[in-house]
Amino acid sequence: MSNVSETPEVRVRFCPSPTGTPHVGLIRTALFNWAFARHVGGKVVFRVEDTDAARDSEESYESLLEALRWLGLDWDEGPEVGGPHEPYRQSLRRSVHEDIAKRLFAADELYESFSTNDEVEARRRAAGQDPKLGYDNFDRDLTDEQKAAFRADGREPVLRLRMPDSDITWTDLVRGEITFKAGSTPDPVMVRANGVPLYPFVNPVDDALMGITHVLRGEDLLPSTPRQIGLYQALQRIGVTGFTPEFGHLPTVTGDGNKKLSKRDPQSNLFHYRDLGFLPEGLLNYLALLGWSIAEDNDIFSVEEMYAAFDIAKVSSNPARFDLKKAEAINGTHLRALPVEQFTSAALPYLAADGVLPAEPSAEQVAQLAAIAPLVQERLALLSEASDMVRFLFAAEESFTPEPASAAKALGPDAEPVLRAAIDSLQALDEWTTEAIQDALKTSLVDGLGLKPKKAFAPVRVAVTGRTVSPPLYESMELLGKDRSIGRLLRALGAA
RNA sequence: GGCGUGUUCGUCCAGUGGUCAGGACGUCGGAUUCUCACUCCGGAAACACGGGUUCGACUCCCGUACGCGCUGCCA
Repeated sequence: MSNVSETPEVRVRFCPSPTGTPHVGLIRTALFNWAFARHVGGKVVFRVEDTDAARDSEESYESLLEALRWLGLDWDEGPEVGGPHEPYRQSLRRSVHEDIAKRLFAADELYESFSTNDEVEARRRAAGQDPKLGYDNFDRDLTDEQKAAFRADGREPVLRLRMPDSDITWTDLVRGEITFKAGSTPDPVMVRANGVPLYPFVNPVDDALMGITHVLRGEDLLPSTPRQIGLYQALQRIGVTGFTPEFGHLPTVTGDGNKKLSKRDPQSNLFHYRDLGFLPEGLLNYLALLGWSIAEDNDIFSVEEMYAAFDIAKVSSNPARFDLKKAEAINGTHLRALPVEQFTSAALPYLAADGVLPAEPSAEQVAQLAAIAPLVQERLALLSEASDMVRFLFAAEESFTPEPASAAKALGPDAEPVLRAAIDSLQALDEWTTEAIQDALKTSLVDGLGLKPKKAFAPVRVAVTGRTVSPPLYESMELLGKDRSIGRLLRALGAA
């Protein structure tokens, strides 16, 4: 304990492998790592574990970067920003790994193992044991003669880690003390016979080399921690690192069942939520709630507030189910809290994607959008819902048709006198304002025809906006303009 | 099978020996209202089970049940 005075800076890492699209569980892990580091002013290392040639892809790598950028989760070292431990793409670190493996082998921390799976299984059975117990450490003390005999047979050895013969215990940052009994983890393969180092080797080695102090990862990795610690101890003995990091195992994010949200499940795709119209801050807020809470009586917070308050020790150890409804509600409150200009520009790409507006709207369209934005902002939970709300405003008159379901509800034969009266009173207006429209409609329909407001306005609403659900009617009509509004009423009348 | 881990309203999170067990989403009812939404008010809704320890357990211990994860020369 001579070095106690030096308090190493906190360094966490986010080390996904680029297979498929970014998973919300993965992002939750990234978020917690990020918040943990930011809370204490530590560093975030982003390392890409692209050593599975069969499954990794460049597109997937790009989408990982895109996902983190979209969410605003930044990193201090890694792709595109560099850092003192380059390279940060694991596939480029092969020679480093081979060198460490060589040193570990020279120190007898790694040993040559020739056993085939069949042989291991046969020995387990012969001993009356369950073959599922795995490797039996048979090759630990092979003599040179035995090894030579295997080689003479044409067999090439894998390299296995000599696991410690003692219990392995650590204090998990989220779960407390965890112990695995000595002998419960068979000596794991670290390097293939063909010389390719494997994930269980390369991941801890890179963590050690990069000075990672805290490993926060999914609960599914918990059973692999003993071999990780075993490797770390060996690495310390040969002087590659001076310490073993702290571990914290985050609860699983589950889907509708209580099983881990599958990579295949569309619900697990981060971009699915962006497409639905989640705001980065809304999604992040919800993700933060999966295993953590900022306070007993508050669920709504910004990323800044999150990392300011984040405490890994307060993370729950229960699996958390992804609840879309709650996520939407959280997003809705972030959406409503946005300054209207920001809401408008956030909604624009969705409107363009739905063909409601061109990608480059005209000045007039921009003005119209700005005018209606405050009316729709408070009735959305997701940006993708904006299209149906405002489509009527931007639709060309020739192509405008009320939605069939809404028309069936409100534009039946009963609607005829209502529409007629509405048209008459509106045509008489010389001033086209919300107030004037409201007065005209109220006097002609409610007072004049003696209808209940609900009955009176439904046909007008559907005729003008095309839907039974719309932004406020009078304001909508004012924005639409007198000619277009009355034109739509006339056409509805013709169809009624 | 073995090892590990988990178990508070339908869901997520609080609660760390004495609370009418709290909040949020959802749900139900109501108010407001031109629809929807927002907002507001109110209701229903949980400590897996069994033993201990204790004057007293949701809280501590043990066991059972059930869930989940891992058990690869994938990552």
